Amino acid sequence: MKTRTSLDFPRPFTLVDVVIFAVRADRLQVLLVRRPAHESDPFPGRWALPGGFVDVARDADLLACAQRKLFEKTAIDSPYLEQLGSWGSMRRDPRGWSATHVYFALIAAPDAPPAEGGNAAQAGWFPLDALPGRRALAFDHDEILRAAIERLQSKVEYTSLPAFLLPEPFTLPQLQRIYEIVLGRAVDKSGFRTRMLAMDFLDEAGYQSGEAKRPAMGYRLRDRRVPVVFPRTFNPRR
Amino acid sequence: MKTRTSLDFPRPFTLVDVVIFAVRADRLQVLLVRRPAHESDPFPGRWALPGGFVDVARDADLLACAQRKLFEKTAIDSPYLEQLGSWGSMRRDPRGWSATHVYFALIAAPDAPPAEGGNAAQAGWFPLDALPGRRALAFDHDEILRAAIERLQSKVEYTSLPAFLLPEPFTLPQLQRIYEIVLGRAVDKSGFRTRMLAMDFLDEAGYQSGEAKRPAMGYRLRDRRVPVVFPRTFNPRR
DNA sequence: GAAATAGTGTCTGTAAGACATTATATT
DNA sequence: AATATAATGTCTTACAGACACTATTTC
Repeated sequence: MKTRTSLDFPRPFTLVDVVIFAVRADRLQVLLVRRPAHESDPFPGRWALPGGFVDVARDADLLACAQRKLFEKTAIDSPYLEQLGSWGSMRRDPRGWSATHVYFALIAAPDAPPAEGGNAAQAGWFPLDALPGRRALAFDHDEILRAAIERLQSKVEYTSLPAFLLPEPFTLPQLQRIYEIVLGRAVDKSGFRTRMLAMDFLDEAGYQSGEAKRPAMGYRLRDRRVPVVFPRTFNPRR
Repeated sequence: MKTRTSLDFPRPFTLVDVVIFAVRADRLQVLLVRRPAHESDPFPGRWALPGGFVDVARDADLLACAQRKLFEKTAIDSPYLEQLGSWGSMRRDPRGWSATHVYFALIAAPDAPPAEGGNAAQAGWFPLDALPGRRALAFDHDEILRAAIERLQSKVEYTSLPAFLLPEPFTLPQLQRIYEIVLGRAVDKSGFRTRMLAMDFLDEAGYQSGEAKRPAMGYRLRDRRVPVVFPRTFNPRR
């Protein structure tokens, strides 16, 4: 390959998609949007991850683009957002070579359904155990969603990620419940508490009444930008 | 944002860059290439990560593109390759909005310097503790390289990644040495051996003579595609 | 005071870290 | 036989998991 002196060669499409997780009704759920129904669009009427083309005029960088798309769908402006990866090939989009940069968002569960106001597209929350069937999502979004779930579940084993799925302040019993939901198994209370408090990433925020009989201590994250990494995974039992 | 019916809008450049690590002369090193010297090119003469534009005609997908660029520089065709992340913004390249998909390669140390035959660009191995100074690399490659080093060092704490830095078959003392080089600290032999063998990802490949006084058992990776994840990090001491 | 949930204490098994010891090759 | 390195064994300590127990609230 010699140096390309000219920039006049075909460019792939550049997109950003966002996998948005929340725990609602005691289940881990993901936000999907419906593709427009026009037959001229690819995958008309199919469910897809929220996202779309990078707008070179509006988006300063990929993260800003992801934040914009997330805000358009959820009206949430400061979620936990991390890069999941990118998917690009000549075949994933019938319109041509395209590459999407995928982000991964954890938000505190909104009680209301997603705001369908601003954006015309229909949106909905789907529990992970009740997703639209196999190969049901548009593009390669099935594969991307699988990767996102895998990443989330594996990181939950050894990080404080689930804390981002709760509104602050939250109690340790609440946080433990989130861990159990995402991990899909019970977690020992004593060990859980010791572990969380030993990592020293929570600030006390006063007792929280009302939730249960006895009030529990509320906590806030000391640093909402980054999760804490534990030195061991949960239940190394194999 | 309404649905874009036309595809006639500006597209960012799409690139793939590869961070290639090897252990040479008992040090972790990274492969860099020199940018062309023409003043018309961005960052002329500066060191950069190997990579470049996706070729929509030749590259079926991002991984294939990364493999092609890696092969062009090292003539190695089956390294360990994983996605590191992507960097995209309107400002990282003076030629316009661009996004690069960055891969992360671990290869067994070539004794010879990188093949400069096929490709005209000058290439060189740089020990991580003797990199060209701060903000010396082209584009945002300083930042990308930092992220790659961070990822490597953190994964080494709890995965079998360093095994990809050795040619097969390798012995446990050799593997331990690689861990120590990448981690930058000593590792206890007994614990190391127990841990590696307990994870059951190595196949015996006969005793290896010549390396030292007493021959050591040689091993091959049972699965060269994926590293093994340990249930704990090394030295949880804090 | 009964019930429910928050929070703590105790015991045990496992495994890592430190370091001593044994084993097997080369010279 | 001396030496160097491979491989294993022993001891201690830390900590997760299991589970019992105590504490504090509401009704």
